[in-house]
Amino acid sequence: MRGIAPPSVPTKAFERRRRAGERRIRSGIILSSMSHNYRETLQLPKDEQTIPMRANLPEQEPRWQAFWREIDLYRRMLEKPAPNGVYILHDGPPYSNGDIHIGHALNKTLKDIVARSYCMRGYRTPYVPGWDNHGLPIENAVAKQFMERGETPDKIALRRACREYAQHYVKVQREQFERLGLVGEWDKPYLTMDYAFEAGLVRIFGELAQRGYIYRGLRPTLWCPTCQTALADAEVEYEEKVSDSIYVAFPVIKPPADAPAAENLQILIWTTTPWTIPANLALAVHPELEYAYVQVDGAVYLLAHRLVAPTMEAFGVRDYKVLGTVVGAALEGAVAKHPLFDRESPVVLADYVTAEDGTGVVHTAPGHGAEDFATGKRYGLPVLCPVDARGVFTAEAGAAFAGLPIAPEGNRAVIAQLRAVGALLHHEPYRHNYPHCWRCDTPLLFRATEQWFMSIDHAGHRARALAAIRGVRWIPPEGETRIAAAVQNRPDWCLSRQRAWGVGIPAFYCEACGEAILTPETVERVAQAIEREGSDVWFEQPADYFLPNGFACPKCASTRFRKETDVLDVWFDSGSTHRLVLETRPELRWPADLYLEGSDQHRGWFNSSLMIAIGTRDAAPYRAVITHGFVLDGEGRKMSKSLGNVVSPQEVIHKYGADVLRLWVASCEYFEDVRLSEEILKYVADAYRQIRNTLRFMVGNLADFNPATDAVPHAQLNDLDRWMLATLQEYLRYALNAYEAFEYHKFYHETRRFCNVELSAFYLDVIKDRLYAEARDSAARRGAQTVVYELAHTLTRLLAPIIPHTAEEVWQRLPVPDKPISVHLADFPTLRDEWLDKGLLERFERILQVREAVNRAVESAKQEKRIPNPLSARVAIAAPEPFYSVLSAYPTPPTPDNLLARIFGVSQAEVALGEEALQVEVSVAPGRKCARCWLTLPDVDADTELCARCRAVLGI
RNA sequence: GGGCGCGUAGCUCAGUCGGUUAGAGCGCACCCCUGAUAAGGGUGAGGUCAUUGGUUCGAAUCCAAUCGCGCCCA
Repeated sequence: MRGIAPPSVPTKAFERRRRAGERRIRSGIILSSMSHNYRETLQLPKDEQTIPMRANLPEQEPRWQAFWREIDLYRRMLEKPAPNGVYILHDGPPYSNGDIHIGHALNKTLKDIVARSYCMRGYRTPYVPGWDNHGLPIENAVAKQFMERGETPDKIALRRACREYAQHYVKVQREQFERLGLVGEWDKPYLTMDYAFEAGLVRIFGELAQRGYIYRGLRPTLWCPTCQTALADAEVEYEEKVSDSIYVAFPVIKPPADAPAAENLQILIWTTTPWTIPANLALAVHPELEYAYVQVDGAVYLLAHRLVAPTMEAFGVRDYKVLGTVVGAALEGAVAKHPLFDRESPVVLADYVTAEDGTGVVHTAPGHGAEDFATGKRYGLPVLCPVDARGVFTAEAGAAFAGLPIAPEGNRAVIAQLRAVGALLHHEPYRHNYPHCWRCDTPLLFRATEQWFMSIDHAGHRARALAAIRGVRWIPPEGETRIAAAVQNRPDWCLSRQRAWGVGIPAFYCEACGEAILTPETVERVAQAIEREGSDVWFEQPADYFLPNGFACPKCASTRFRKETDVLDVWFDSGSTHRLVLETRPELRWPADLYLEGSDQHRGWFNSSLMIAIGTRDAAPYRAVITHGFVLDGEGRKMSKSLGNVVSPQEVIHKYGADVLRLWVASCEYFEDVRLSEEILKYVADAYRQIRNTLRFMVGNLADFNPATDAVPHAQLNDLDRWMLATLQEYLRYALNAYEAFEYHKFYHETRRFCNVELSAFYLDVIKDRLYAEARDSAARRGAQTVVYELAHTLTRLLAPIIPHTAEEVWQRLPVPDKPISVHLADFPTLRDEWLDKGLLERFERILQVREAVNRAVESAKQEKRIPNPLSARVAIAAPEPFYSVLSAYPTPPTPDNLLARIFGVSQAEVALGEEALQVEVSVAPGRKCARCWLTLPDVDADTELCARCRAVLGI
């Protein structure tokens, strides 16, 4: 089965019809007794004059896409008059790695709906898609390919392979995106690996340095002592490992206020990495946790109250006494002494301390842990890291440890020393998950290394960023809380990575004195080289290649330099797109009007972009930011390979078509997480079919209609037609508001309801008599067509941003005077307030209430076998006020132009003033059935079997 | 463990400032039509508004806790 094509298995609808047919044959109803056949005299819609019922989107969509390419639709959209000015939606770059997934489809479809709808609303909407090319995932994938071939590439070879790899997936994804029907600058997308982009990154880095944001500092990174390299989080594998769990007592030299005992007071810590003890600089407690003073023999230990019992049990101590308790916050300012060195270890406060295990006091070594580092920074502690790249203690660790590998010798030595001084209270093996190197499986360590940073607090940067956030429109509004929290809490930005596939940090080091060189001049020279030759040049050429002739170290005057080997964090790449794309393309401008990404980007792209924008332009790079949720399965669970609930956009397009996928996007309240499953897709495909069939019917009935010559002036339309146009205006107002608010799901629901309820089940059904049976050129028929034309013209344009292929298919068949070559070059419909007749709408509300009552009455007459179907019925309505005065305005002759009878779907209808409740009496309509228009009327001629109207139409 | 959200019918969504019996479309069941036809029409049945507790004359709506789910962080 593919597409909306005929199913090999009968559908339920098909089966229902088949059974109904059998019943009719059995009951003999099928024996139609009409002798005359007037079918050919009717103005029936012809299949070849409208769109096919079966869309076959998987095959047809590529044809429309080819058509758009052929006419250069994107260029024409930009050239279309834009009275409302430019609207810049800046594309967040996906990573050029692998096929697109359903999240990409959601994101890009929303962007396409925004771009197309703004264009149709009179904005110029350039859309330049982009890709994020540098970074670890590609480098790792490429390195793996080399490994599998048993090769060890040098940095240049690796980088070249990475570039090729990225280029390949740009092509793959571009095709997949275009298959979704996305319109944009696909021939000239932006790539973060473009030479000009790479050069731009170097210049922005230089700008930030010039403004004082950039500094070098220490930061603990996960380090593999075997590979001797820093590892990214993605390269870490957690495996079970048995470590040494030790409890260590730190003697207090400055007790907290109100301590119940000052003599022999000790603070207890617990750690599973004894080798970090030499780097201890503080003891962290939670400010709100309750701590206890516990007397054991002659000593008093301080630890979390909740952990006293388990800790004493671990020690095998039964005889202890809690002397008192104290809240953690009160401990700040107390000072302990390092058990091995003559060094202070102050008590500090930290939120991440828990009373889950250990003692509730965290041994803090700023050089060996990310949290420890942050705490150390807050308290102004130095970053002590007495471990070298090989994982061997340096002289800083003290004479007793220097030269020992941290494990197992270092651990052993530290434990022995602690025991020797009496600080070790307990030691046992401990099994836990511990980070290991993905490559060589060595247990990792945190080690402080020199890195490049962007200061987030330089020159009030953080405060300015927070102020800028308040000036941005966040949709939905909760997004503001989220990004504000992310910016408020973020640490300085570590910009350097010890990787190959990225843009080199354009710094030089003096070989003689180690001075780091980063001047506007040197940065610009590097940038120019990269602009010419690509970022490889930085790794291919020696330092001299970039430095001016005779350049000397400003500190020691040496003339020998080496280059920085680190590359820029890829978030710096994507965070710079607003500068390097918006400012460099003539059709774009800075800042963007809109960013539209998943809500995870509050901490990602929205954040990194804001940091660079505040740092270099002192303003936010976006005026509004829309976030969407994630795509979950039918049960609201995350999609994952292991759960087997992944839906790929390729599959959906192959089976249903892009327009169905896009309609699903529009159907979702995307500000929250959205769900997708086979069941949901089936329902959306149903919705698509219903909307399509409504359009198909309307187009088919406009085949002989030319609005320029055939349209009936509004004032000459009958009440039903003017009601329809008034209702259309109400729908249109709702639809335009929904678009304005980016609430496409509201548009979807209202459109679906409008098509099914207002059009299919009512108006279009009612006007069939006029469309089919009245004379081709009669005012009655032309009036109905005038309305159908308005309906179709309005709906097609409103639907165009969401189901562009289908809307185009309809557009090409619509008799619009002077119509643009593509629906996407048309303007959205505008409200016609003069058609919004409030009084008429109110009167019809009554009429429609009566219609419901008639339907119920006819239905029960049908059930009671008093009539076979509505068209064989006559209804007599006893209508109390206020119904009567509304209904009685319409004459009810037993002829085809009995408007009420047509509205009620019966052959004849009469109205009388009634009392109390509305009453409907259903009877067999007198007269006989006209063989042409199928109405049962008294004036049907026995010979011709035609009613008077049909005789007149046929000239008989 | 922390931060930000979400939970209304089988599905997708409305539900304003707390105020009648919580709405819609689809789907489903039954029926009609065979001139929108692998279409179209009619009628009808579906809800403990996640759970529990509170505030209130009154709670889907406000508060708290719990459960489930997602994103971000640790």
